[in-house]
Amino acid sequence: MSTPVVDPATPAPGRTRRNRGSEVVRDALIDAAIVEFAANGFDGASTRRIAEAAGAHQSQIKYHFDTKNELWKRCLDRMIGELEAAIAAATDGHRDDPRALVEASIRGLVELAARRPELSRIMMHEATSDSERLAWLFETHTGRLRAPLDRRWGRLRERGDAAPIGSDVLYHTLIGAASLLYANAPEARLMGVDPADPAVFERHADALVALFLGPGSDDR
Amino acid sequence: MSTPVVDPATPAPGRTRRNRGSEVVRDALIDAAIVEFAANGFDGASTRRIAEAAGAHQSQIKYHFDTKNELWKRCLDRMIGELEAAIAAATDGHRDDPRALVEASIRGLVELAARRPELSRIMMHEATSDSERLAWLFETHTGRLRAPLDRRWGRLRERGDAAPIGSDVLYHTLIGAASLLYANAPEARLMGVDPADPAVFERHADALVALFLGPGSDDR
DNA sequence: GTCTATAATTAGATAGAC
DNA sequence: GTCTATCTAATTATAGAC
Repeated sequence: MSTPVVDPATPAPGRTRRNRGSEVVRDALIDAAIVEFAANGFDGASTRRIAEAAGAHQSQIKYHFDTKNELWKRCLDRMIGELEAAIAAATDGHRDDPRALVEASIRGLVELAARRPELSRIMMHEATSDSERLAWLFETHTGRLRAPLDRRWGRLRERGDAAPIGSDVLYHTLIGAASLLYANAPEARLMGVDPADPAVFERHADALVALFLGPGSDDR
Repeated sequence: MSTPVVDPATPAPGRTRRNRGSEVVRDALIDAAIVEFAANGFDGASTRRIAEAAGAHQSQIKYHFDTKNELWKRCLDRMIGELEAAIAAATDGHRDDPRALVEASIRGLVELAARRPELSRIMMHEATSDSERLAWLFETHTGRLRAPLDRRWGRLRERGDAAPIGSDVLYHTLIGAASLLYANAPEARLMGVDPADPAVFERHADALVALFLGPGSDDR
């Protein structure tokens, strides 16, 4: 065997960290960026702080994502994936019952809003003004996400089994009612409510189901 | 009379604008700042752009408000005043009927959210992370605003005349359902909904009243 | 793949002429 | 009260050593 010229496990002189592998660094940068973008918005976010929180150097963002914009997109890809997984998990096994399907979708939505408040925060930051990022978000993710909710809600209203809300305003009314409590958790805490408390989450989810779907068939 | 040394109506050489008076400049700066803060958040907002939009110079912000922070506070003072006026106008004459009072409050809230989407946008920007500005907002305005809604909602629930929502989560659930459509109007437009359409506003307000208060006594 | 050094912008704040 | 010019600090992006 030839003598290894470089041992990748040994930091070179002047280096403080050894290589961690591309996937690990990418993941750490996305994790840190999600928190930073959610707290400060796209403009307020600093790539230096993101890199620092991820234990990396600012220049590594250029290497792994090219620009701040692309890093932001990868953050959204990950979180939207989590949202779709949460809804899919909640609706699993309810394919035949439209009301149960919508109820499960609502509970999945609230569950993710509580677990990943960063998604709502970033969406609220971005959707307040027209931008290239908002257009990308709609074309890549939000447009697609809205469709199944629309269909299910339409079927439910035909049966007279849903609140009198047109499906055009349903999206923002439901998302707003479901996610503002968690997106604005720092404000809620000032008001004496702890959105991280599981009991608060339970009562909130129950309230939303009652609000949008009325008392369940079981209770009638 | 002595000869006037300076004629204030004549721009000095090299000046492009004459004096407009303190109040006019302050108002113009606040108007421009509200739009800029709402679109870009506090950090993303540029005092240079604000001044330019107001037809003033960046340095005049220092003169009239001292800092960017103080300018931001004056923006919120103005908008919260508008919100209180809208609710007061809507609830006027309903002091004796608790249900009508809450219904009017909801309609006043939606009316201002539609007319002044900047308020919701700025609140959503700020309430996503702890900051000195959020603390100021709570101490100066939002804490005070929440109290009467809490009281009225409690009375209504005792009578069994309201949706099953605890008053702790009511605030964010109602505000979210009422304002996200307007705060995120650019996104709604991409989805084919125009929140500026009066018909949309009417149906949305009716839906919220039905959602939170159930069918009115008239309809029973 | 990692890191240092730095270029190019832009920000808010400020001093002082008028 | 207005405006120009400038200061200091922070930003993203980039070039090149290792």
